[in-house]
Amino acid sequence: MSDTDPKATRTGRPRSIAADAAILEATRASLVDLGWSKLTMSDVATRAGVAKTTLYRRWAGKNELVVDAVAVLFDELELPDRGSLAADVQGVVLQFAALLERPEARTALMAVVAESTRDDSLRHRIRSAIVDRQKRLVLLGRERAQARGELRYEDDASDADRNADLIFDVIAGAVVHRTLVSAEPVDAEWASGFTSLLLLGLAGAQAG
Amino acid sequence: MSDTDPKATRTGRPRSIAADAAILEATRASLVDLGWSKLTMSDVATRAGVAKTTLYRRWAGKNELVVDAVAVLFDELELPDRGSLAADVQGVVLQFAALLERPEARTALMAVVAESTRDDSLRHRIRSAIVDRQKRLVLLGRERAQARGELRYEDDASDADRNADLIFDVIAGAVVHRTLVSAEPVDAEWASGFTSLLLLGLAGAQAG
DNA sequence: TTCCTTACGCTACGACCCGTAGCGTAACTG
DNA sequence: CAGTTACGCTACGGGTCGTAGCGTAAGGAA
Repeated sequence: MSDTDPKATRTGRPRSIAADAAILEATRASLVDLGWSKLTMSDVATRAGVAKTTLYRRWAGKNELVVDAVAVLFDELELPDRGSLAADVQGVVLQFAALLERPEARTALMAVVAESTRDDSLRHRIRSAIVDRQKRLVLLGRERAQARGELRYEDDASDADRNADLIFDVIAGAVVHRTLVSAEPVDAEWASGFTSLLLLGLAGAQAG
Repeated sequence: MSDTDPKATRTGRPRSIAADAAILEATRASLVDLGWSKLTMSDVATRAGVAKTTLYRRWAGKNELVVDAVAVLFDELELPDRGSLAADVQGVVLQFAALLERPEARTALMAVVAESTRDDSLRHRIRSAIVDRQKRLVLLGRERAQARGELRYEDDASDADRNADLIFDVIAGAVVHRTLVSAEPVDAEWASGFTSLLLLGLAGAQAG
């Protein structure tokens, strides 16, 4: 969450955890109302009923604040066992798409990624707060598919890692691109077509 | 380019086309040096040797200006016939990745997309200036693959359209996500793995 | 040429946000 | 109790925004 991580109980007045929650909630509300570019620290402070200085005591700036405010949304993603690899993929695609329908996620995600191209520490923050939390879904889905016999167990560990990263980029990238760049809906039909393509490949999907 | 499109020859002093070029060039230079968030209209005007008011006479704001400044970069993308669908896909992936290596493209692309989530006219501008220019590559690649017999000709026209859009989102999305979100390089090895996945599908790529 | 029209450069302006400093007060610890 | 840290508040210099106003430059039309 905040920048400093007070180890154990320190002396002095403790930070208000209620303020933390109020600030992050206010940040999301401001994202919905104003969007990324018009969101200001002053506005968030006012909404949260907190002094502006308090924000700067906990976050370096707008970028870090928004990452933390949005990160929690991505924890909602789950991967219930739907019985087959195809169903699991389609399920997670629709779930991710639903997340990107939320205006606070839409406007914030790409903006902080854009900022991170010139800010390494922000990039790491995004990775640990958002990206890595999604990647676990890929690993879980693969395990299940392997247990079902739909995918074989990979011999080489580094090959397996590279493959998981690849699949993650393909799934997340396609959904993000469809939603934010092409700006068209990810509905059940699209998810179905995408799943076929991912599982069967270009020629295979055409045949089936 | 600029907002107003003077139909035919009008009376009065004509707009300087040299200024147009200088402004767009200055915008790209400013993107390289300062990045999206720190780029200001004043800075661009100074670099271009132009008054700030001239910028506002031609573009509504930073968003529109940057879209136009970056759009030309995407015209460099080509799709030479490399003899097979796999080679064509791999080629365009590496080409697109090389484009995203350029700092002015990295920092601008995601930023304007983020802004476009709250600005319909900007979204249309991005679509016509950037997105649609890339989509032609997918259509061309499919035609060639069909002529080679690697893909069959689709019966239904709307099916074919949906499929092309899907493939476009998958390719562009994966490359963008790998480059900007995962922040890892798109090298020949990754492009090869991605191409296998796209052509053969999850199970097929594992086998091959 | 002389008018007319539009673009340009320049200056100045109010409005807003940034990020920080300083101060008195509040809360918790030993 | 004293010591330490967080908080709210105010104020500030510095910067950007987008626009208005002015005189001048560069074309077309009479």
